[in-house]
Amino acid sequence: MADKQRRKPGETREKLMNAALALVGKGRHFASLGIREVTRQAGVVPTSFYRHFRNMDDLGLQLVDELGLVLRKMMREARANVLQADKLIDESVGIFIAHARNNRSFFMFMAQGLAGESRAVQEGIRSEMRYFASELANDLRRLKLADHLSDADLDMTCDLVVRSVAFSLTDILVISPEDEYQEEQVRKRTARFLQLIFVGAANWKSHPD
Amino acid sequence: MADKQRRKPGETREKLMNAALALVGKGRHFASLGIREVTRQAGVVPTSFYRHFRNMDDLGLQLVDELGLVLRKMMREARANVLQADKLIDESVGIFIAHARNNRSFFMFMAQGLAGESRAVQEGIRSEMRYFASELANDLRRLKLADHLSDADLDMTCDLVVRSVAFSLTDILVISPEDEYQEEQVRKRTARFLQLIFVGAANWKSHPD
DNA sequence: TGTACATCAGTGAACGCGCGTTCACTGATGTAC
DNA sequence: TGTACATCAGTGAACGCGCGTTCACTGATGTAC
Repeated sequence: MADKQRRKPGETREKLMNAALALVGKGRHFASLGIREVTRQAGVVPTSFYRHFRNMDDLGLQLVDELGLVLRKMMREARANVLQADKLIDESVGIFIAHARNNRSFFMFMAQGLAGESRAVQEGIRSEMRYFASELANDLRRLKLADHLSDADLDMTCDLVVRSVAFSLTDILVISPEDEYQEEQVRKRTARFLQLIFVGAANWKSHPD
Repeated sequence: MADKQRRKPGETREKLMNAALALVGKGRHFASLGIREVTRQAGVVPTSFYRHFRNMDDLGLQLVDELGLVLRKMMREARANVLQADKLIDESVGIFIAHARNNRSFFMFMAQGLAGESRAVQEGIRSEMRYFASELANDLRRLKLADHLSDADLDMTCDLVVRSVAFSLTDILVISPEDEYQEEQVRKRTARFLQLIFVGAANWKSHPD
């Protein structure tokens, strides 16, 4: 009955990270969260915080690591589901939107972190995006979808794709999670952005000068 | 000598807004700023704050309005300087980067606000971006550069352009203001993004189905 | 297998400090007649 | 033009509260022999 002692290793740590995410999900900005606020939300005594994190920035950094796992899971799912090249864009965008809905707080944290207070978190998220873009480039190469592009141009294209999708986050996250019509609008618009980019890539002449 | 009374109308208000911007420029996130902190930075007594703003959100909203002025000034300059269509992209990106450097704090505030805590600030910035995109569309129409595109497709293209440029903010703002080499890299990359988008637009078939 | 001890992850009390906000004030500026 | 008064934008003192952080503690778990 008395929950004084530890249950399993890492349980409180997880509770604290989830508490921070929950507050972000409620519309708070990560940079404005306090230690006492997070521990309160986690149902844990303030001093517990220091058993797991040095400060809020530290917690943020560890959230970035977990964000990486979410993104990789998403990428795996996309690879498993996108079988035909002609459905590639619509399917991928659909999977992205679905993940953004199911991990709303995580993606909010990501959107916030890109222009956040902690340089380290900022760098961490940018690095996740770079990784994502390079994996996308590998996939396109493997599927022989971009043979006429130089490596640098393919990388640039994928970078732009990832950025455009990431920017769509700010669209998704302002609409209410239940508003399926608006969500569909964002899905369509994002897909058209990517189509436009790929039309550009298809007609791009590498090393034109 | 005793600076007890008002100098000119709005002077303290301006000081407070500049103080908030200065703190943002130093790397702080707007959402984490406090009233006492801002007034301290402004060299003003805390109670003065309430003479001009109801709270920090209110100050944020008024900053968005000023941001709008900065953006419009930038647009005017771009229109005056971009005389040949073939230089349009490079010139415009150059002007944007120059403004981002000269108004670093403002653009940082903008980048932060897109995923910020205040819904109203968020909406304000999104609305500035929409306005910018629609003005860009008008310009392209006027210059007869996109006659084969439907209005909706041109709007979409301009939307993507504005988003891509806005995302570049996160690139500029992480590099140090003196690092001209890195800045040049961002400039080049942003220009290539736009070229890719315009190649896409040039080969886009409106209403393909 | 049992025992002794170190480590770990939780606890509550306490600290000093900075926060947002209120209040009553003051003197300069603007306005009516 | 002068006078009386309202308004405006500044001031300093004061409030109660929540903050981050420290400390000494406790009992469960892991480890050595």
